[in-house]
Order: sequence, then C-alpha cells, then structure tokens
Amino acid sequence: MARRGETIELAVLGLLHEGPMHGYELRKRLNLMLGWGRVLSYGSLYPTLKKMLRTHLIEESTAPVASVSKRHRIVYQLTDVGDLEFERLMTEVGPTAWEDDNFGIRFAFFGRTDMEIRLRVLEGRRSRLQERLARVQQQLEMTQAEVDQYAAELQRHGVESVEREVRWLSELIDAERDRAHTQGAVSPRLHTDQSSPVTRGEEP
Amino acid sequence: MARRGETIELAVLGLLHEGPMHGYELRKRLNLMLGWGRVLSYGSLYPTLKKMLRTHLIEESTAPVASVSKRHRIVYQLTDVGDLEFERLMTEVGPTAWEDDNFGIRFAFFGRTDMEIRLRVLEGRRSRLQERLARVQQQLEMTQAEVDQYAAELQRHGVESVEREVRWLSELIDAERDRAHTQGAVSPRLHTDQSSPVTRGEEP
DNA sequence: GTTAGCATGTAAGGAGTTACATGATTTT
DNA sequence: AAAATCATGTAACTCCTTACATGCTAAC
Repeated sequence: MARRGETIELAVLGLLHEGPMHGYELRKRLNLMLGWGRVLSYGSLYPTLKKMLRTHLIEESTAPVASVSKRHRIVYQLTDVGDLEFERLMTEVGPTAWEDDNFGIRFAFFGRTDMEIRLRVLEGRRSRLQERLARVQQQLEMTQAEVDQYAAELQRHGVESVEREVRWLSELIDAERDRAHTQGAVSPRLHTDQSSPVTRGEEP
Repeated sequence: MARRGETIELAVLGLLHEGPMHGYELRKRLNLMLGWGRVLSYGSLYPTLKKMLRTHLIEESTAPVASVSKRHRIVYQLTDVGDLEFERLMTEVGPTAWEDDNFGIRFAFFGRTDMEIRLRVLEGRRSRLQERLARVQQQLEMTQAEVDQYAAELQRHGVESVEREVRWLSELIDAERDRAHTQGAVSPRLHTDQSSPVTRGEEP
C-alpha cells in the first residue's frame, strides 16, 4: 500500500503470463491486484505497454479472439523474451522484492516461484518491517511526551498495523516451512483444485 | 500509507505552527509523522521550503536561537499568512482531507481543529474505506475462483486490514461523540497533562 | 585526526496523474 | 435516442527521488 516503482511492468508480465489480454482488461485486473490505494490511469498503462512492445517483452496477438465482440481491441501476449524477463524478476531476491511497492505484486505471483524464493522474500519483508518498528520505537523513546495525543494515537495505530503484518508474514513463513517438511517439492494444501488452471470466460 | 499530494506543505505548516524549526529537524519530525512508507528526501524538502518562502507562508526567523550550537542552520517560522493558510487547510472538509495521503497528516494535527471538523473528516475517511471494501467484495464475487491461492490470500489480508481500520475509525468517532455529550467544548480525556504544551529541548 | 552525523542545497530524471480527445457498442 | 461503459490513446505537468556537491562540528 504505497508508492510504486517499476511495479507495473512486472504486474503486466505476470498477468500476461496467465494468458493474452487487452489493455482495458489488464487495467481492471491490475486495479484489483494493487488497487488498494490509487487506481492505475490509462495515461500510465498504455505508454507502459508501448514501451514493452518496443523492448519486445510483449507483442500484439495475431490469433483471432474467439469472441462475438467486434470491439476494437489490441490483445497482447508475452514473447519469449518477456517470459524470461518475468522469470528473472520473480527469482530476484533483494530489496526490490520486499519494498512496499513491489512486495504485493511479488506475493500475488508467488504461485509461479519456488518455495525457496518465497521464503527468502517473506523473510526479507519481515525483517524490513521489524527494522522499521525498531527505528520508530527507538525514536519514540527519544522524543517521548512531546507529541500531542492525536499524533500519538496515530503512531500507536501505525505500530499496531505493522506488528499485525509481521504476524501475518510469520504465519505464512511457518506454513511454507510446514509444507517443506510434509512434502518435498510442491505445495500440498495450496494447489487444491487446479484442474483448470486458466479458465477465464472472455465475455460469453 | 500511500501516495502523497500537497501533503508536505500542510505538514510543514503544522509543525511550524508548534514553533520555529530548521529544515533538518523538520525532516526528522516529518519522517516520524508520515514515515511509514518512504523517507522524505532533502531534494524534496528544501525546494518546498524555498517555495513556501516565495509564497510568504513561512519566513526565516531572525530571533537568535538560545542555543550553544554555532551550526549553520536556518530557522523557519510561520508568517500570519501561513498561519491563516494552515487554519484554512485544517478546516477544509472534503476528499482532500480523507484521501490516503492527507488523512494521516490531518489526523496528526487534529488537536488544532474543532470536534465538528474532526467528526466530519473521520466519517468521510470511514465512508471512503467502506466504499472501497464494497467495490472489492463486489468484484470478488464477479471474478471469483479464477484467482490463484496467493493472490487470494493477499486480497483476504487486504480486506482484513481495511476492515480493521474501519473499526479503528468507528471507535474514534464514538470517542469524539462521547466527549461531545459529557462536555461542551473541549476534550476531557485526551488533553490530560497539557501543562507544558510545547516544551522541546533544543539540544541542551 | 578521522569518522559519524549535522546541515543545506542543486540538477537530472523517473514514474505516474490529470485532463483532453475520440469513437464504437451495448444497455435502458 | 440517450446514457453507460468499453476501448485506446496523447500532452503537459507535478511530485518526488537519486545522486551529486559542500562544509561544519562532535565524538572517539
């Protein structure tokens, strides 16, 4: 829930990794995915798509869409380059993976990463938040008593929120570890009904 | 915890409303206040101060600081114009008050607003979040089952967080209303030990 | 005396928003 | 027939970040 960085590109790669899509739909899915704050504007999405076309990460799909709709729409799909780039970004472990902006998208596409990577990213994120908590608590001791009541209440609520997120991450980490022990490679409980992995009705 | 807008200016006005301060200290206080996400950079703060000087919202304090420190520092203080502008911004009720960016700062300075304003802003914020919840939940019904497990978990956690914030706001609203009934004008429980409202040690 | 932190700034540039512009198609 | 919403785009602009540049002072 914060500022974005190179976020959109990864999100687009991830969504197109599921299957071809046109810009308008991409925007809707994106807004659902990272839409807790602001809503992504067209003035942001379309130029990004153009740029990704230029760098050959995506291409216009030539396959005629099996749809009644005769609307003018441009369906995009990943190129091999784009596929590799997605892989590369998703296996990248480091600050970019657990900063506020990117973490959400990284997490949303966790289904396409190894558990090892997932664990590293979750733990990185947790450390990040814990550092932040430590810093704030330390500063609260230093500056104590000088803040007014409302400001203090805001601080308190902020700390509580971050602590909650830390607990959430801890639970996720434990869950990943459990799965690592009960099974060797793939996840047992998470991927339950994956009989039809990508079945999306293109407006029937 | 999100994007900023005209946020910094209000924050600076609010902090200087407490008393004169120099840029470096301003930055530290600002980071504590809105620092849950990113940290404010100098490249952002100093140009803002310059701009506020130009528009006569603030001025360089000529009063020699009662301090041993001989460090080169520029102490800023509010002008009458700046004071009025702060008042104006703080009494402004509307989207700008309860958007993600501004709400935090508005809240932090609630001590300098009437309860009537506070209530309107808190309720506005709550409605905003509830709309957002409704929108997401509706879209979840529409798109249901197509999302993968991790994406779904992220959604779930997001919804939970927002619901938590709504509860928090509701408690605050109730508290304000209680105070309105038990007392006429000023707050009873919040302002407890305000014997020395602004006593900050300028490095002793 | 040298490292760490205080203190102020500037220039270049990235990322995304707002507002504008256009038109087709579906629903009411 | 009008309204909604699908669909794609562009131009100007804002806000902020990164990286650079400088020098002082406190502590070790």
